[in-house]
Amino acid sequence: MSKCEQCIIRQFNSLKALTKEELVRISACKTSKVVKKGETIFEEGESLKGVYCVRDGVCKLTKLSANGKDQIVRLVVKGELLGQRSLVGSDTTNLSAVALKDMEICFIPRDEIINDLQKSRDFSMDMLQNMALDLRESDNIIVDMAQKSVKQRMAETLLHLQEKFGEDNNGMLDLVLSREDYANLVGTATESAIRILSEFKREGYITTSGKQIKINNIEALRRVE
Amino acid sequence: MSKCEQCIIRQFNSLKALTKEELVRISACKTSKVVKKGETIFEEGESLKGVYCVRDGVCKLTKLSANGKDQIVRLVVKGELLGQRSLVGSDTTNLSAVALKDMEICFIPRDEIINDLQKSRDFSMDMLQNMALDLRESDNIIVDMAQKSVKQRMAETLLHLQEKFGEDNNGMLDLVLSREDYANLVGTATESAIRILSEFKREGYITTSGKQIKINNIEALRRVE
DNA sequence: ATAAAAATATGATATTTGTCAGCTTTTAAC
DNA sequence: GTTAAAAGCTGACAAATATCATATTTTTAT
Repeated sequence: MSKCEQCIIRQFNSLKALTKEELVRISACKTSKVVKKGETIFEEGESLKGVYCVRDGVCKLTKLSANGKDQIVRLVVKGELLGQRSLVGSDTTNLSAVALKDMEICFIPRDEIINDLQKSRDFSMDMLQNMALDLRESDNIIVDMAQKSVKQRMAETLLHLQEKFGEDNNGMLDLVLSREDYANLVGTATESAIRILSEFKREGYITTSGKQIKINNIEALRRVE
Repeated sequence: MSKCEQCIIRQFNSLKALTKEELVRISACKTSKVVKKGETIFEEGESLKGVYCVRDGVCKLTKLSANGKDQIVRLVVKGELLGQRSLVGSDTTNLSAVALKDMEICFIPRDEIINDLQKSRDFSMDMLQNMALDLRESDNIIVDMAQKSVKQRMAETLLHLQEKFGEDNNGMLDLVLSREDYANLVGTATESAIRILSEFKREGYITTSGKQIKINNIEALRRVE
């Protein structure tokens, strides 16, 4: 099993703030796991016993709403920590995590890392900064959800994904989502999501090939109202 | 000017984690201010130079959306800290703060408290916990905005305000908001907010007297779809 | 006290979005 | 490769919500 203190991934999250000694100790108690696309990492209501470090892949954090639809609240990508809040409070998690690509994740038990959080100033400051950013991001999403049209949200979602995941060799968005996932990200009915993507296609803003999407006209998407 | 170390308000926020010595020092550099209802404390895009401790009153945190409407993202009440994130990052604030009642607030300069944040484990842990709770709350709001009807959101808003602010002697909700503020909380047009409140009134769920609202039927509001 | 301004209220209508039904394409299983 | 299941797509319609117009009430300024 690979060693945390040699793992390059930690540079991308709060674990970078830990010393070599702390990492060695964590490395000894962590467990690695492969999660296949579509598999669930944890479920809303579970009490998390630690935090995951995402070595590879992407997952969605979703919450089931009263009408039976999942809303995707955030995407967690390679390099990021998953379930950070379990280190802070003792509440059960309010979100489910489901892999969108095959993933490789390391699980660090709460008990092993909680002391580092409390003792390492750098570590806790970094977590604080991440949470502040997440919070800012969430505020923005709330405003968008409340004030923008579904079409606008879809356009922004595409641009956002393009920025976060980039393109593959063929210029396709380097994250493949089902239409249902798009709907759950945007907060609309699946049919509406499909309709809007079809419209963007008709207008030439995007091209699709199966589930894959290529963005052709960023400016036009930015102008969508 | 009153002294932080004797101020009962600090019990309600992260400042409770500071020692008497730290509080004495902060007390020496803080400034108190009275803010009248409707006045702005800070504006979206400003760079905050510190954090406010709310001694009395309530304010709304809003963000202007592209269509020119303000969305209310959160309410900050007596006892809470305002602008916490300014302590963490160096970004400008993404929200505006406007008083909903006359307020009494204390301003603590960033430079004076930032060391405490980095040195006091209890203080930073408490901030971390608060942010984690805010984040959970924000996630819930995102889901509600995306998946629930305007009527449902209005019903929940009323229940939420009732819980957070309670009632006055006459059983009226102890926070007076304009119809526009209700609309901006719920994320809808002012006319729609008014219409729905009228409907709730017609159904007997609430009674109104000018801007004041009294909740008569909690169960019915919970059942709204 | 009065006039002007702002907030509240409501109807009519347009627009957006959701729902349901049915059809086609893609994917997965055997 | 064939078949069943799932996902994608589209049209028709219904429901929710926004917008515009206008009336009424309340608040504010003088």
